Amino acid sequence: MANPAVPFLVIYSSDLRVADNPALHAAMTAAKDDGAPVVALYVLEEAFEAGTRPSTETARAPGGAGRWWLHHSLEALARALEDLHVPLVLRKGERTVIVKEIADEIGAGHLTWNRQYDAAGVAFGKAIKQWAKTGGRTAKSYNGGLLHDPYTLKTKSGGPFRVFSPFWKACLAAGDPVNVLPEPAALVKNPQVNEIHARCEMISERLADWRLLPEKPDWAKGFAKHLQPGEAGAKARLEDFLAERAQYYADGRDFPAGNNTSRLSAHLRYGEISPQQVWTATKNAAAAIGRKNADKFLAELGWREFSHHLLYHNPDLATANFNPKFDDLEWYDGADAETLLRAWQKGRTGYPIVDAGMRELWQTGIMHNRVRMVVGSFLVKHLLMDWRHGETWFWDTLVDACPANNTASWQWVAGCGADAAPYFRIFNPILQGEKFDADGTYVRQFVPELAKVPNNFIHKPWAAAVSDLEKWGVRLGETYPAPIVAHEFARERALAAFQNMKQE
DNA sequence: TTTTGAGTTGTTCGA
DNA sequence: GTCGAACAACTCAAA
Repeated sequence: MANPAVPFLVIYSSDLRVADNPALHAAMTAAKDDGAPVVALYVLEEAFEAGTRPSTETARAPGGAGRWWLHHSLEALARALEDLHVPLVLRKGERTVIVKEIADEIGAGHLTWNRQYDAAGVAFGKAIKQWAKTGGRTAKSYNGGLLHDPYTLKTKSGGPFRVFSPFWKACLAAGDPVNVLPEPAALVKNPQVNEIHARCEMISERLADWRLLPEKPDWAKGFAKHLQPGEAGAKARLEDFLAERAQYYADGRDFPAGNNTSRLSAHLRYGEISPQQVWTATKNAAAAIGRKNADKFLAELGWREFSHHLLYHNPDLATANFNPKFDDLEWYDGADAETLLRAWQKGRTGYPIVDAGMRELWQTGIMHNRVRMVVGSFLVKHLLMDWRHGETWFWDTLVDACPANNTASWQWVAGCGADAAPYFRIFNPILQGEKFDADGTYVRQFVPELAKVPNNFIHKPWAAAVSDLEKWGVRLGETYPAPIVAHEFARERALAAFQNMKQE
């Protein structure tokens, strides 16, 4: 670097870690040579109501559950950076405006960040590079969030992929992603470093003042029991998964009571761990956990890549049908639509596996993958509700809600997404329950009012005799809802609606 | 260039 | 009980 002691500014976003962080690593390495200070900045964009925004080029503010996670993750990041003698400045506002302001304030000559692939992230990168050029600063972005930048993978004809298998094949053929970077060494404190540190104290907002945590009521009190936001939590989670559970992954991942999934989704969403770290650790463990399990798990990382690939090439993926034919689909619009949506959201549909999933989401901030498909299919097919209602609800309630995964997955389950389920693939919530929660363990955990119902009725309590239900402490319509829609009727209605759209 | 086969996660029906 | 077929349409990539 040409200018000694010119400060570096590292702009954080969904990459809240210090290890294997290319933007931080580059700044720390160069700064060390210069004896220069490094400042980290996180900008919270929430000028607009959670979940809404004026255009795709404005970052979507995190939902309620995401705000809880973000608070704890930022707290952990601030501590980790402190150990490196890097202050973390927190500011609210429009990201490009704040970055310029802080860069001016601390006299930063070099800006680094890890790329974001939503429309807002792309626009941000362009704007800051342009601005830096005219002001004589350097600005450099890195890939810190994906195995491969989404624009590096192309079909033979040069376009973006629309089918997973060839996409993943191309990904694997691209070879191992770049090496995992070590955690940077702490900066040496000198008067300039100390002075900038003190200045940052002044210009940073207080995390507590952002009020990211719920207050009254504190609906997140059940979250912390099983979730540990932050880099250390992510590392522990990955190690635990590879040591204890990955060996059962391929066969066990579909059973919601089984605890055989990695539960890394939120850590990946906030970038507390990089896909490179997960990739490398999994490869290294492949012999111990078995090829089949390793490949299956890596393919799930592949779906995360694929979602980002889709989002990059379709910036309005959160709002527009990937398959435009669905624009003509007539979603249910009856007078009770609002009531039915509420019943789904609160886990009161009368279908135990659906209700268990929606209550798991509400109580814990996550939901098992298999059950996400079941509840998603139920909303879109059984209730014939626009997938965007589901996407919005998940955005607000899931701690791992991600602009790429959440939208791509909802489109997939609705049938309008890439490589999507065919329209006639309608999950039967009774069958899914019987198949993947045969002994009802999962249902009983989250729908305790059915705890005494025996296995043969746990996924269809309405089929049992009223007198038997009475013995098990269940009165349908009182202690537990009767089904809000009959499966057979709903299935036929969905087939008709989707078929109808097809012909238009 | 054209053709062909395959493609994350399912359900139902009839033999 | 098990098993194969049918339930579309379209993209991608190999032949």
